[in-house]
Amino acid sequence: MKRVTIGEIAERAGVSTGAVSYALNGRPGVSEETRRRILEIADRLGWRPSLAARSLSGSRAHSVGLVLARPADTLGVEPFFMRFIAGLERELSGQRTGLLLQVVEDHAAAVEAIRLWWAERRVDGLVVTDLYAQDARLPVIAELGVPAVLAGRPRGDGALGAVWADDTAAVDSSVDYLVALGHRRIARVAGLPALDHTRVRVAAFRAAVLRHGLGEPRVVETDYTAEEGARATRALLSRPDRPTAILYDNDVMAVAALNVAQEMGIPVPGELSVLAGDDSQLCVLVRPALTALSWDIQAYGLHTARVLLELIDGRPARSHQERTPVLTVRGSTAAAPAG
Amino acid sequence: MKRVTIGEIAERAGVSTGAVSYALNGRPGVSEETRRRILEIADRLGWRPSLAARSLSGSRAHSVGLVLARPADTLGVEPFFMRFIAGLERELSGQRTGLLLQVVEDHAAAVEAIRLWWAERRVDGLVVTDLYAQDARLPVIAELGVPAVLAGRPRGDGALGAVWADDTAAVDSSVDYLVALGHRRIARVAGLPALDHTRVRVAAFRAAVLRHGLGEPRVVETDYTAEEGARATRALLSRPDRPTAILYDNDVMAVAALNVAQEMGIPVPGELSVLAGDDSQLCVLVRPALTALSWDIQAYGLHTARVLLELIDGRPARSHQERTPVLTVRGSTAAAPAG
DNA sequence: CTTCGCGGCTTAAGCGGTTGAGCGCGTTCC
DNA sequence: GGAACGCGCTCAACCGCTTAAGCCGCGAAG
Repeated sequence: MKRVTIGEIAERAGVSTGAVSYALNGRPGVSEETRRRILEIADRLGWRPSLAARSLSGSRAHSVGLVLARPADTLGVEPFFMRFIAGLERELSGQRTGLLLQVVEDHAAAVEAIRLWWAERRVDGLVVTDLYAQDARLPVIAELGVPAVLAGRPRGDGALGAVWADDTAAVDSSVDYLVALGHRRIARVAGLPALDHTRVRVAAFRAAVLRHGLGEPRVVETDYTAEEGARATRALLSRPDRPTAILYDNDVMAVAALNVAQEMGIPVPGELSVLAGDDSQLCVLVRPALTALSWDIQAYGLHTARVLLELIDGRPARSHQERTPVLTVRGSTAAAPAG
Repeated sequence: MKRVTIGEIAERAGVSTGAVSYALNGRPGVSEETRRRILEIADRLGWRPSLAARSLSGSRAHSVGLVLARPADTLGVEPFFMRFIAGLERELSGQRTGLLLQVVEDHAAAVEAIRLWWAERRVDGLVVTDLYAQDARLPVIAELGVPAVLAGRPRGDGALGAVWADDTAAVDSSVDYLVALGHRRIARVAGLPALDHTRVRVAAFRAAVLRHGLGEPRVVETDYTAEEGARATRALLSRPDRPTAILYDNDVMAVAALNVAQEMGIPVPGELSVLAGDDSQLCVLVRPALTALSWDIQAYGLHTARVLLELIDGRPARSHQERTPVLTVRGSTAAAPAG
């Protein structure tokens, strides 16, 4: 219950608290012999610096914040975040930095949380995910001067770090693959149109379709939920010139699509190839297993944390590119049906 | 960039910082008129208390910790945690309390994290999930005297809070339902045997099976992964007197079971009824949709946070029971096959 | 008319660290 | 031999807030 303070260490070592502080922080000002003695005592007593005291004088909170702005229901299904967080953690805990989490419904609440955290000096920096094309959080972050790293494409004046994957190349490779399989009518079921990466992927898809001369690109926008994924799929498959392949922006919608195809009597992959945009265990749990774009989300989190810590440390904002997601082919894609 | 401190407020209000402190904290010691004036100034200046300073004198960190001790891979699939966290958050943010998250691989690392957090005074209390029958964290929590609440059945000397659901009743109702459908050979694919709630559910299952006179209860233990779920299912279905109904401890394994049944040519629910132990969106994403035990996980999180905050506040440790999970019947269960 | 009590405020000591200034002492340099 | 220097340490201020103790003036009680 009683805390060990540097005062106690100082007493036992027969020096002042200042000396102890220098010794424990590896700064010059004490002899090697004294330092060793102090470290030994600190270790024996199990001393740990009081975060509050350290923050108060050092003005560092030793925590970073992650605000997840999504309806709780959609968060649950996405296996993405847990892996991402695990990755963040991996880097942060090594640097003795805590991760403060906030789950809110929308960006207005996120902005509130950011302001509060920063005002209270609860965090030293932020991880920003689910970037919108018009994002209410960015002006606030700029205004406050909070170190932040975007889990997404670089943005703004370079004050923020960024870690992202090349979605364009990933979409390209998907379309190329489907075209090689003989598909000519390829559609895309996209996620939230407000999201930055949705736009990038849609643009990439359009460009790829046009490049292959497949006519007017067909894209349906959704909110990422299974319901909308099913609705979009139903709409696409009800047309006389229905697509023979559909790309989905996440795996939940791709799974929903499997059910719609079944309900409409359209065999997968015989008459319809389904391609999921995220690869999670969900993809291998369903039948047919889903071909998906897969990448290392934990590494994504780890690198994000690393860039943020550097930024907090005063080093320049880096922009790190992850390895491009690669297509993991499973049972949901096949050659286009003849005719 | 420059912080507003109570010193500044005091200056403008023409009083001492002490008076400001009393006023802002709603404590007696200042006149109503002065209080109003101070509050007005604080508001105008956008003052927020420095967490560090407050923690240092008040010795409260205004955060609680959640250590998730699971391999990152299994965390991702479980939609449970995100909803649970969202529930925690709902209560915590109202009380201006932060949630510190740590994702570690095992209990040894969890114990380390707990010790560190407590030593640094980073948290005021802990939420403990995934309780083991023999849990290495509990002695440490007791030793340190950390306020903590168990997301699980009450344990120990009553110093800890607990929030749990009546798993026994839930398992009972599942078995009763299957028996009513005419099933006589019912098996259970359980989760990690080390987990407390696994034991409770297995015990409940055994008792229910014996109560109905269904012979020796058949239980297979797993680690909750899809792979082991599939393996267990395969083993059960390969026996000459294979079960006509299987209860799974989570939904991931139940989904895996669906695939195994398909691969073995056993129709679900025609010859095999499948019942999932957790209800998440996964259950409605697959075909047939899974009958599952469902309950309000967000409420679970919310109540857990509430009990913890009370405990931190010095009020007695409460033990709160959630509503018993109820069976949501979908397409994976049906009357037992004739003969 | 003194004494007491009390509301309303100030003072100052902490909380547990960090950090610049200062000080005594042995070396080195001219 | 005295000045200059650097090492190893102490001192004390400070970070922003809380809070026990004290003080002052005023009305009520004795």
